[in-house]
Amino acid sequence: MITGFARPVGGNSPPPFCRLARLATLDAAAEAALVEAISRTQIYRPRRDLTVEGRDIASPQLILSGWAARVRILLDGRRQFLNFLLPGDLVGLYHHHRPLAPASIITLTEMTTCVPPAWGKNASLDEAYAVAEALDEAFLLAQIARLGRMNAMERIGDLMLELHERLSMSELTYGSSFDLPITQETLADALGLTAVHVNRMLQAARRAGDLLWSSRSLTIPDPKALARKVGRAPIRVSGR
Amino acid sequence: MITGFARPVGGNSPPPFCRLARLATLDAAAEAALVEAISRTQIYRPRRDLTVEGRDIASPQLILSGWAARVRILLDGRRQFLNFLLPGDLVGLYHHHRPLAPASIITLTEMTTCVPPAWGKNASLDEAYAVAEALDEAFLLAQIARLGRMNAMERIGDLMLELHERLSMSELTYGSSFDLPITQETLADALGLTAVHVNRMLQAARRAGDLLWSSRSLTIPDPKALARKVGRAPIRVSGR
DNA sequence: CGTTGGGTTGACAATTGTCAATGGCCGTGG
DNA sequence: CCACGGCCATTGACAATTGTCAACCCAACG
Repeated sequence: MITGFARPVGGNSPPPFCRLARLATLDAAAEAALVEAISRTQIYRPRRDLTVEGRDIASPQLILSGWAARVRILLDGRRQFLNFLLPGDLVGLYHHHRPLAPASIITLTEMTTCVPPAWGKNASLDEAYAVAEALDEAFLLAQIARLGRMNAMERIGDLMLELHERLSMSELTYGSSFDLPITQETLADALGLTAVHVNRMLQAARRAGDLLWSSRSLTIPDPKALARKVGRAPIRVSGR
Repeated sequence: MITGFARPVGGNSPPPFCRLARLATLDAAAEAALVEAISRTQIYRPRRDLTVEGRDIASPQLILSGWAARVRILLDGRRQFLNFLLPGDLVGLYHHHRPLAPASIITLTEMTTCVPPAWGKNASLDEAYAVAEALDEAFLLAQIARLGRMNAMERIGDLMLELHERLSMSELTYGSSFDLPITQETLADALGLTAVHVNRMLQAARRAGDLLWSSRSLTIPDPKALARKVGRAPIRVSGR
C-alpha cells in the first residue's frame, strides 16, 4: 500500500500510482506489479530526446515525475508540440509489432520514468492502460479543436484548464494552482502561436483575472468561470 | 478471395479488405471472418450522426464505402472536423469497458459500414487493428501539426497528399487523382479556416498548378513536388 | 421557373506574426 | 565580489495572414 503523497518532482512512486488507480480499479496483483516496476527508475535531464520520430520504440515508459512533450519539427524549423506528457502518463504503448515512434519526445524538465508492467498480464492493469489510451486520444482531439477553432486567449485558457484537470488526477495540484515548469516559448509551440503573442495574451489574462502565472506557479482564480468563458466541458472517456 | 475492385461508392467489399490486408498479413481465418462481416452491411444517408459525443459506443464499425468525419462543435457553433473517416477505416474500437464517444461522427456522403470481426479472436486481424489504430493516431498528430504550424496553402496541400495516401491504401485512387466528395466549407472546417479563404487558396493552388479540383475529382499534378513544397514526409507506423 | 446550396468576388477589419531592442535574473568564471 | 553571457520576459512599430460581411452567379432540382 502506498501512502503519503510526495511533492511534485521529488517523489518516485505516488503520482503514476494514484492516476492509474483512478482510471480503473486495480487489484492486489496489479498494485504489486506497479510498485515493483516503479522501483526501477530511469532519469533524464531536461531537453533530452526520449524518442526520435520514425525510430523503433524500445519499450513503453511510465512517467514518474517531470514533464515532456511530443513534438513535430517541420523542415524549415517550425516546431509544434503535439501534447504534453505529465507524471502518470504512459508513452510508447502500442499493440502491434515493431512500432515506430510517430513523433519525437523531448523532456522539458528533469524526468524520471520506469518500464510499466507488460500489457496482457493483469486484467485490471490492462483496463487502466486502455482507459489511459482513450484519454490520450481525447486530449489529442481537444488539441485539434483548440488549434483549429479557438483564438489565442481561448487556447491558453483551455489548455490551462486541461493541465489542471490532468494534474489533479495525479494529486499534483494545490487547489486551483499547479506547478507549470515551462517557458512562454514552449507554451507558444504547444498552442500554435508565437512567444510574443503568448506573452501579450498572458498579460491580458492576468489583467482580466483569469490566470496568474509567476515563478513557475500557475493559478486559475475561478476555474468554473474560465471554463464557461472558453466554452470547455470536462473530458470523459468511460461510462464507469 | 476477393477480386475486381469496384468504383468508390458502389462496392460493398473491396476497399476495407485490401486496406486491412495491407496493414498486416491476414491468414485464411481472418479473411473468412472479414468476408462474413462484410456481408452484413448498414447504410447511412449523408449528414447523419453515426455517433454523438459523450454517448456510449454501441459497437465498432468498419467503413465499407463513403466518407464521414469526426467533429467537435464549440458552444457558439464553431465547428472543427477532427479527422476524415474513409473506406477501410475502423471507428469506435476501444479496449476498455463502456467506452464513451470522444467526438461526434457525421457522414459526409452516403455511407455503408459493417461490424468488424471482434477483437481478440484472430491474431493476424488483431495485428491489423493495432496497426490501424497506430495509423489513426499518426494522422491525428499530423492534423495537429497542420493546424498549429502551417499556413492555409500548406494545410490544403498537406491534407490532399494525406488523403491521396490514405485512399491509395484502399485502391481508391486513379493515378494522382481521387474522388473528393466534400464541399469547400467542409474542407474549411477540417483545416481550421473559413470557406472564403479556402476558396481563394484553392484558386491560387490551381493557378500554381499544385491542385486541380473540379466536379468532385481532385488531381495532384505532381505529388512529389507538392510534398516537397509543403514539407511533407509519408507516414509510417510499423517497422515491417 | 423559383429555390437552394455551393462557389466566387470585393472591401474592409481583426488577429496574429515579425523584427528589433531592452531589461531582469542567475549562474559562471575571473 | 564583480563582470559577463545567456535565457527569458517584455515592449513597440509595423506587416502579413486570415476572417467578416455582403453581394452575386450558377447549376441542380423539384
